[in-house]
Formats: sequence, structure tokens, C-alpha cells
Amino acid sequence: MRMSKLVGRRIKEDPRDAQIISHKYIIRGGYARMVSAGIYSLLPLGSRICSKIETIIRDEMNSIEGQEVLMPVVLPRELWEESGRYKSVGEELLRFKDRNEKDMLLGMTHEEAVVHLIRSEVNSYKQLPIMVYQIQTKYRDEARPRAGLIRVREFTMKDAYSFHETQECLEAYYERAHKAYENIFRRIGMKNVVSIKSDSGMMGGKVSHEFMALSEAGEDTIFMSPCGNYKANKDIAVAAWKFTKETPKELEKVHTPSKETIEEVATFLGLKPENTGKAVFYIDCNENLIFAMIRGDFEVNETKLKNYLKSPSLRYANDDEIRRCGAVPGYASPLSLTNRSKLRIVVDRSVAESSNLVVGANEKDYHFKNFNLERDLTGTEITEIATVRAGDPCPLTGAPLEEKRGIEVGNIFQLGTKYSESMNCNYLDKNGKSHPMVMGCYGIGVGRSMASVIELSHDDYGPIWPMSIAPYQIHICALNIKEEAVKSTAEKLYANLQSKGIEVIFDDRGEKAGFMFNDADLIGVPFRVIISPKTLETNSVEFGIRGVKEKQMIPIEDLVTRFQSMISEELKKYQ
RNA sequence: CGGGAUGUAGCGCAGCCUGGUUAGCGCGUUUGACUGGGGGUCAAAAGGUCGAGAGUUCGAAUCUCUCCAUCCCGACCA
Repeated sequence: MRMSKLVGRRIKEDPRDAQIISHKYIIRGGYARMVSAGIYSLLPLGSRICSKIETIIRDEMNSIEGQEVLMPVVLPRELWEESGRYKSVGEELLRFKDRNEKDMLLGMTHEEAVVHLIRSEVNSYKQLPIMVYQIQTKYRDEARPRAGLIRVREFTMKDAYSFHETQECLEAYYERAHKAYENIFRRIGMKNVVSIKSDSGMMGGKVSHEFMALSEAGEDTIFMSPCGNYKANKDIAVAAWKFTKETPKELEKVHTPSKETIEEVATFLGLKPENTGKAVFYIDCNENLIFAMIRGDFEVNETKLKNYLKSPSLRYANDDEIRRCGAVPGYASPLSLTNRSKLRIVVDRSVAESSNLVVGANEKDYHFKNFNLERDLTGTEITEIATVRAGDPCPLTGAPLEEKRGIEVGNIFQLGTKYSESMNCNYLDKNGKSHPMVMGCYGIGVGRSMASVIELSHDDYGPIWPMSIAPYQIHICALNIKEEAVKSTAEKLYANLQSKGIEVIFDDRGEKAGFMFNDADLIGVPFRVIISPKTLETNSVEFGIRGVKEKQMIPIEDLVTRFQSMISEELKKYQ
């Protein structure tokens, strides 16, 4: 490719809206342009990188017997009614009507579509297991797109779906998919990806893993043990908390004028937050009032609470709803509630296993000291709803957990029979008996992966692409191209490299050296060749590697073969 | 959906508070000349519904209201 013809300009200044490095370089380097919030066009450079990522993904999917298919972006309402998700999924699902007033939607994930396909094509145990995958556009009507290509509304995703006779077969395949995912991220050059246990959320199913690119720009919080054996998303992370019980003291009502927050009450009484109990009120999907009680130094983990309550949605209760049970906001207490109908009191272990806590008195300006759950209250449900904090003890070793940020670049789920049962995706076993297929699903965000590579691999001048996904393999800069010797040498090298199948970008614009170097840095091609009157004096060219200071001179004679072998050497690192 | 910020040439910004010629600056673009190893110099040129609409006013980029868009924090989120 000649730079003089390349579509997509480089920009000197950071775009106003960009906060994170990948967003800045994606715009400044001419990889993509925003069309609307969270909706981007890819320019040739970005398109080439994504294509290469997709090629690696295809290769690994094919190696675990995946068969590529292509399903529609636009889907009819009926299909999603079958799975129940037309109602259960919120506004993130973009719904619209076609010209005949028929309800349609934009696919945000393709379980329904793939089940529609497979249930009519596959009916016998003899055909199982199978896996199909696609690389297709998804649309999610995100409330708040952000961070360039990290969180967008429209994006390209590889999604794969496997179908099995049994859970055991799924589990075995799941392990193979996990391995294939590790291969993919290694081959893309993402050394910072870890797989962690996660919550399966709206997807349903039990076991799931997220592949997280560790990065400060990430939106997810991860807890890891120092040894690396325990890794989990904040949503489901657990810790080996130890609580100690003391001899219960007598319940005592104390005056706490205008002290409503945990911090205020604890300070006022000369205690620490861990000596208090905190009340948080929610409304679940059945309009039950949920009184969540937790020790004052913890936060309620809404994912854990949702899972415990089996309530897909949960929202904070407002003050009126809190008063419904006789609780007083700011001084709410599980004691002396006047109305316990449609009320569930869910108590965290931190409260159940501690003693003599300060809790509200359900009376303005008053609290109780020395609350002891088993002595003072009945009719509660005790479970674990606490959010892990940095430094909490690792559940495996007890070592303090470290908090990290991560970008979710992929995920895998053991779906089970959630979709096959609701949508009648069955097979006949040896005895002619019908069973729902056991499903797994496996996703990777392509554009998000590209952005994550920038977050991992860049310097002050631009991205540093791994050879496996770089938009080009060699970047030729011809300095002083008006000189015939430079021009002819560069043109000849460009043609020769291309004829050998090497992907080369050639800066033929005749710009100043510094100008071309800065552009080359933003394009981030790993190998750079400089041809100038100076290098031609010794009948050679200058060779450099992106991100490495040292340069070397290479004689012109054996350039093409040397570059061929250097590139294949470099590519081997990503096989 | 709640809180905050921003919107002026392709990009980045000044001007607005305190209304008043023809709306500026840098980068980029075009033409020419010089220059030639880290965004060079000089000269000339093109490029604007000042986010949109309404209002106040003799007069609005500037004041008021409504709306829209984008970003940040939160809520939400396979």
C-alpha cells in the first residue's frame, strides 16, 4: 500500500472526547472514526487489524471442529418470545417495527437464532456434538457507550455455540474451548489476558469464565490472589472472612442526634464501622421489599443478592417503600418492624457471625448498641452478600487479595438446557427417546480486542502492533524521494517484497523525515526500513523494529530474503 | 434515568462574563518556492447555518428558554 493513497489521515492532536490511550490512538492513527455514540466506521488500517484477529479466531475455532455459519442481525420478536428473553432483557435490546408493523429486534447475541437453525438441522445423537460459530455484527443499545472501541453499541463479535448429549460432554468441550481461547489471545499478542470465574447473568447457565485483558483502562474489577491461583470477578468473588463472636452485652438504646451514615454513627459512638450493622433496601422482581443487612464496613454485592433471591432484577427501594415495613430511613433497623408482609430480611454472614453491633432503632436520632442477631431477631435468612475488598483474605490461601482492572475481551458459558428446553431443541437418543441438547456458548469481541492490544502495547508515539495482527509487516520510508536513486531503490524493494507476499506499506509521499517517522509510529508496523541518500552511500538500508531504539544497516543485495526470514521468525512467536 | 461538563472551519482551541465593524488563532488542506534523518521556512489561497429552534434587543457567537449531540461520574450492562 502506498501512503499517498491510504484512506484515513493521521491527526496530530488528541481528540477532545478521548480519555484512554487506545481511543486516542485509534482516532489519531486513522484506524476508525465515530459515526454516533458507540458506533464506529473502521478505516483500512483498523479493518486490516480486525481481519487478522478474525483469521486467528477462525483458525482456532476450526481446530476444535467449529463450522462457520452466518446468522441475521435482524430477528423477529417470536423467536425471542420463545426463549422468554423478549421480556426479560431490558432496553439494551433494540426493538423496532418493520413496514408491516411486525415487531423485530437487533440481535445482541444469537442463542435464539442458532437454536432456530440447529433444532431443524440436527435431530440425532449420531450428529452430536457439534459447534457452529459466526463472526457477525451485534447491537446492544448501551445506556452509556464509552472509552472508544472498548464499550460500544455496534460491534463485531465472534460467537460460537456447541450442542451436546450430556453435561459431561459439554464440560469436556468447554475445556477445549477454554484452551482454544488461550491460544487465540496468545496469538493475537495479548499476554495480559487471564480467565476468571464470572457470573453468568442474563445468559443463564452455571459455569462461566471471562477472559480479561488486565488494564487500568478496564471497566471490570477483578480480585486475584498473589499466587494467581484464585481469580474472580468482583461480582462473584469470595473471601475467607473470619468473624469473631463475643459475649453478648445487653441491648441498649442510645441517642445519636442527626447521625445517619455509618461513618457518622461510628465516629459519634467512638466505634469503628465494623462494629455497626448497615441496612440496604431493595425491591426484587416480585415487588418484595428486601431488607439487606450487612456489617457497616462492607458493601452489598447485588449480584450475589440477585442470585440468592433468584431475582433477575433488583433496584434500590425509595424512602416510602422503606417506611412500608415500619423502618425509618437513616435509622433503619431489623428490630421492631411493624409490617413484615412482603418483606424478606437477608442477613450477611458478617452480621450473623459478629456480636454487639450498633444498628438503627427505627426512630429518628436513636440507635441500638449491642445487637446480636440470633438473640434479638427471628425470621431472617442468612447468606453471603458481601462484596470482596482489596486485602481481604484469599479463599484458597488466606493471602490478601489484590484488586485489578480488566477489559472483558471474551467469555465462555456452560449454558445447559436453558434455551434448548424453552425452544424445543431436542435430539433422539439410541432408544428413540427425546432429550434437550446441552449447550455451551463462547464469545470474543473483535474490536475490543484490537483496542485492548493498544492498551497493552504502545509508547508515547503510538501503538506497537504484534506482527501477527499488524496492519502491515514492513513499513518503507523513502527519504528525499526526489533523488532518483532513492526512488528507484524504494520502488524496487516495494515491488519485490510484495511479490513475495509480504505485506508492505510504502511512504512515497516525499514528506520531511520527521513527518513520516511520526506517521509510521502511529501506524505501529513492527518492521521499518529507511532508504535515503545516506544509506545508499553504503549500498544499504536502515532497519529498525518499532519500539526498539537500536537500528542496523542491511545491504541491499539480500534484503528480500532476509526480510522474509525475519518476518517468518517473528510470526513464529505468535503460532 | 440522576449529577456534572462541553458544543465556534477537517482537527484542537480563543472570543461569551461586560451584546456593537468583515468572527479569530494553531494544526491540517490547495498552489508556488526554498528545505531534506523526528511534525522545517516563506508567500498566496480555499474553507463558518458560531449544535438546532424560539425569545429579549435597534443589534445576539455573546443574554433567556426549550431541544439535540458528545464526554465524564453514577445507575444499568452476555
